[in-house]
Amino acid sequence: MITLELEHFSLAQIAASGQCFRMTKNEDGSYTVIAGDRCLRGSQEGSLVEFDCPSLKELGFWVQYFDLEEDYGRFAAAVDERDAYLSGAVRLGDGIRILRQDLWEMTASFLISQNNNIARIRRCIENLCRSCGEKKCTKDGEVFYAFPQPEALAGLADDALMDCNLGYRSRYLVRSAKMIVSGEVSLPAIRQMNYPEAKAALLKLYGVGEKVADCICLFGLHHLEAFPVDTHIRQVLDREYPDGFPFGRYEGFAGVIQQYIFYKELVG
DNA sequence: ATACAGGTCTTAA
DNA sequence: TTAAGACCTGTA
Repeated sequence: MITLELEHFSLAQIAASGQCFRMTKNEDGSYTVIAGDRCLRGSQEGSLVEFDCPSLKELGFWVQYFDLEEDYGRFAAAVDERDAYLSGAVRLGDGIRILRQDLWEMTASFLISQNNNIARIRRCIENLCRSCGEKKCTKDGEVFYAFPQPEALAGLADDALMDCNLGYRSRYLVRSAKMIVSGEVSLPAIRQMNYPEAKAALLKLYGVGEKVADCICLFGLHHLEAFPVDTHIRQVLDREYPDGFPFGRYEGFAGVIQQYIFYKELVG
């Protein structure tokens, strides 16, 4: 067990912010997060955060995962005080972070997310992991399922994942997995690209459009300038910023601002 | 019953 | 290049 004192960090807000679909609240108020083939339990009282972490090396992974080296105060401080809507959003979601999640996991997860609601997205992903992921065990003996690698999906029939209730997204996921395994779309290469290059490369995947590509860039590649526009964000832009959103003011980290807005629309 | 979820693809003008 | 329609599923 390791205790850290952290500013601008909230497990509850991160869990509710809709970027990580495998983070759940436990009955005792703690949170369990599964990333790739790792599982962590964490709890929080104010700024004191406890991670149930077996080793320093393991802690290192979660430090980068939660982006703890970054000062999110600088993002909040950049917000225009006269912008009442955004100021409110930042106050409300002060503990949000852009997690550094796995590129393939984000690709698959946001393929599933399209035209879908968050509760069902979670179930779909859990079904997928149970069906195709490796069965794992924490040191405490808790069973969980790792996120399946693309190789585990590439050989399936287009409609095989309808059993996981993915619906028509089944073929998006299977075909994209094939393209990745074959090297037609190279994830290692995409990791080396800048934002516009990476987005263009991701758009070649079947089922990946503008919005999903931006989510993958933001959450799977940590390109903070990516600004995914979904139905909620679209409504906010039309309602609160009829004369245009001040992207120039938030150049380089508009995606962080997007998360504050998304969170406000979700919980507020 | 109908609309809506962190949209994208296909097809037709 | 843009615009309608179709699309799995579950909840309100």
